[in-house]
Amino acid sequence: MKEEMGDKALQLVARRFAVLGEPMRLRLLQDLTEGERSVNELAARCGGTQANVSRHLQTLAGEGIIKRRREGTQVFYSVADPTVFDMCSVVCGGIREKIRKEDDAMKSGPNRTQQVAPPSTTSSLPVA
Amino acid sequence: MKEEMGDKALQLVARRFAVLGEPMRLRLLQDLTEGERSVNELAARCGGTQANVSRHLQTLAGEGIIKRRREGTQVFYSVADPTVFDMCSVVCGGIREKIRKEDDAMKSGPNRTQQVAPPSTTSSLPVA
DNA sequence: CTTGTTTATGAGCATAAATGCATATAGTTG
DNA sequence: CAACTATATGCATTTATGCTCATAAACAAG
Repeated sequence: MKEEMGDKALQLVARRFAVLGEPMRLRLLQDLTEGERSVNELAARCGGTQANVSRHLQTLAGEGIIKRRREGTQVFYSVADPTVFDMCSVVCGGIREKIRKEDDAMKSGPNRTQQVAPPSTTSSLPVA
Repeated sequence: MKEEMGDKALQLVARRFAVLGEPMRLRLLQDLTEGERSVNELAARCGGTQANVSRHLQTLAGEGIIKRRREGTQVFYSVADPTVFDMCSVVCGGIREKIRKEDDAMKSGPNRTQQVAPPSTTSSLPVA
């Protein structure tokens, strides 16, 4: 009984990770940190077709990560679960570690200059 | 130039999320919280074939999340990047939120007893 | 009611990922 | 070297995911 619960919880967690495991979805989330946006806005700013963006938004909304707000013919999406930012922070920390290690391992000697993009971007989602 | 960097970083982050977006891999990680284990041990404990488990372990190792240690004919894996636990903690928080909301929405009235599995399990990976 | 605009969705395709089976590889022991 | 154990990998199959195109559905305006 506890195992079944564990399996279900595991699937939920995996599902959430998987939903975040998509560049376009991360991009959308990144853009949504600046406030709510309509589907077309997001499509234009993130560089995707309207259909595709709509689908990704549905996926994110299905996980409760973002929420819909209808206004006339357009639908505005906004971040509903701010914990995603924490997750991205943690991930970025790990990523930096990984890259640092790879750097050390690969070219063990030559130019040890870090070229990993100093995290000096604006958004509170420290991805780009 | 900044966008390319951003895109690459985005892909890295997405990749990491995707790697964690697999029930079996989470299960393996969960088991690895108790210490290093051999492939067969993990296969037995997590309920998977040796081949499949080996592949998942490679995937995790490729991301630098776990590391290999050879000892004789067997290979022991162990957690290399403890930040995954932080991530899981955060995810679990979000998940609980999500479930709570779904609970509230679905049966808005009847028994409002929480049946989401009290998180009272042992592992420091608060999944099951 | 018709037209235009915005968003959602169904169908089909392409690709990636997971799984199982068999087998190769590495290492130990006799 | 042969036999045995443990792990990794190539191959085929199945399943899942993302993308595009066309179109439906919801809504506003004329």
